[in-house]
Amino acid sequence: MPELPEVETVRRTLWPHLKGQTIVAARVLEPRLVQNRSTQQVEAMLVGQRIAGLSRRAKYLLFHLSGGSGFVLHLRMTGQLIYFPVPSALGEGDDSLSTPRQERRAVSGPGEETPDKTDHVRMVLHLSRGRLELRDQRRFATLHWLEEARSSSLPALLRLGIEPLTPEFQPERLAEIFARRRAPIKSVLLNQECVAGLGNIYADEALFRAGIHPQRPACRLEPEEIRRLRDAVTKVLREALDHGGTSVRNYRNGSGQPGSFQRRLRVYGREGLPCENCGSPIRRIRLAGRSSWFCEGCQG
DNA sequence: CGGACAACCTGGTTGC
DNA sequence: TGCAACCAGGTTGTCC
Repeated sequence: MPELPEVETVRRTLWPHLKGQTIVAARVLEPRLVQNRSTQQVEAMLVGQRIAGLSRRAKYLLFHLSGGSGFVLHLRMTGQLIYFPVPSALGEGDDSLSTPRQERRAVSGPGEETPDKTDHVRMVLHLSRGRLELRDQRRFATLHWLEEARSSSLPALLRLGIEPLTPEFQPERLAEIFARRRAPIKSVLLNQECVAGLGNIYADEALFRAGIHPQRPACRLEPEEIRRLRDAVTKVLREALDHGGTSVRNYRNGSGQPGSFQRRLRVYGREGLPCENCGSPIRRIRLAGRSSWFCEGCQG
């Protein structure tokens, strides 16, 4: 699900709630979630710690704990991090006290109880004034424990490319990166070692706004096109952030609510619909193993 | 080195 | 209605 705007929205909606709270208990329910420790180790190391900070790098969320350690979460396709203001009773699965909008729909009848398996809860952090749940239908989400909560302590984070929405995100830097790549520009935008934080939605949307065909070899872009692309990426990410991200399917922010940028998508998922700019039908092709939508008229 | 592709999972949709 | 095939916001490992 989440690309940069969604992960950043999760961070922004969670932090006011989590700030300074202490982890009273921790339950890791999905063993595959934790990559570099045992679930029991992680549970034990979390207990008693205060949440001292929450930061983001690309699509990664970095939790800083009072002792100087921390952990990195990646939500992959269907991960959600949702805060519930009311703590659950510890020990057993009585999570029905505060019910987020999304699970109200799912539950039928008056006998609503028990967080059944449709909740896909993979980890619960019980906090002093509430609880934080990691839900993940497809079990792709990952957690890395960090002895020191710096982004340099995880190799995957060190390899990440340039971060959009920072001052270093300049056409000159992009030109250097693109010059070495003969691959289609869409593939390069999706490569996290080149530009970090874009995914399938915003890559397509940025290319449309820049008027660049997704299959153009990156190394053949003109300087003027690179400038347009930089501006388009910046603009579409900012705009999506303003609208709380894009909820095509599973995405929810830290309060369990969807974003609204899906209403402003111009090409993603719009095969056959007329381009809002020139009227020609939006086309879909397969590129780098992913669906890619674009307008032949505007992105010739 | 770069790039295509399968794999990791679950569940919703489509088409026969 | 049933069922198989295909699709989904991401990343990683393997093969060429």
